[in-house]
Amino acid sequence: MQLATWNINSLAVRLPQVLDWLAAHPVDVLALQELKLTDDKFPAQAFADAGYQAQWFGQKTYNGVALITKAPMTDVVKNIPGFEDEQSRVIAGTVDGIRVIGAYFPNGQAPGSDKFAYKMRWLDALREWVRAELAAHPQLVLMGDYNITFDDLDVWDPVGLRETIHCTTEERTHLQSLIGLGLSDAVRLFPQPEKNYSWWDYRDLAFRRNRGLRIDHILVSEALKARTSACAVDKVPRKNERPSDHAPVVLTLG
DNA sequence: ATGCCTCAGCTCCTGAGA
Repeated sequence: MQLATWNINSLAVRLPQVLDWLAAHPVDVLALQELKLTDDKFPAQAFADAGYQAQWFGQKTYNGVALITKAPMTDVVKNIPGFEDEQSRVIAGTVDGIRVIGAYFPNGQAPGSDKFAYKMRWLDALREWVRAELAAHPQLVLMGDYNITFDDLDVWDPVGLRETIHCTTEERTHLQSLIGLGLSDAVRLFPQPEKNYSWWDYRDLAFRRNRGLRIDHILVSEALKARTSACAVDKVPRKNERPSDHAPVVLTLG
């Protein structure tokens, strides 16, 4: 069984690439972020034709998340229960006995900004909800665009980007508090290439120079960790003609 | 560099992303 996450930066633009990628990598679950479309524009039929079911939570222009699955999903939840939010950032469902949470974490723009404060509030709410979800569902995966690096290994220029957005101590403390719930960073369970990133700026030939960040993560519960056999970034789609700025991350079980 | 790309939209510029 395989699960993956991918920020596709507009599903309207990237749908052909997503379908191509699914054809080449028929994962059981694909979490998408940054759909950038309203619910009525979601291409459910295109996924159905490819043999996939979907649950989605869209929004005009910004954000928007979906879970694309081979098997049916139950107990679908959109956004963090009890956390008032205008933005569509979370979708969860149970599939093949696994509680899957797909999330598009807030960017935060800059430390000290209103958007950074929102990111911190959102992270607080997410942590408390995931704590409860873990208690109810031992087999759990939390995957998506976290917009946070774990440490300098996730940053192409750790000195130049010290304490900038995605790299601040405050954000990393929140990320570690998710780890503290009993989750593991699946990528780090296995040997990886040097400078292993999941996002590269569109500007300055950043991908060709491998000037990137690892901000897309798959966190697995203890029970799921025991079943995990591989986890890696797939950089190939970033080489497409009109790529997303993010690459997919793929988790393999069994 | 308040820059550089890319995307959406009350579209020929702006806001946002990261």
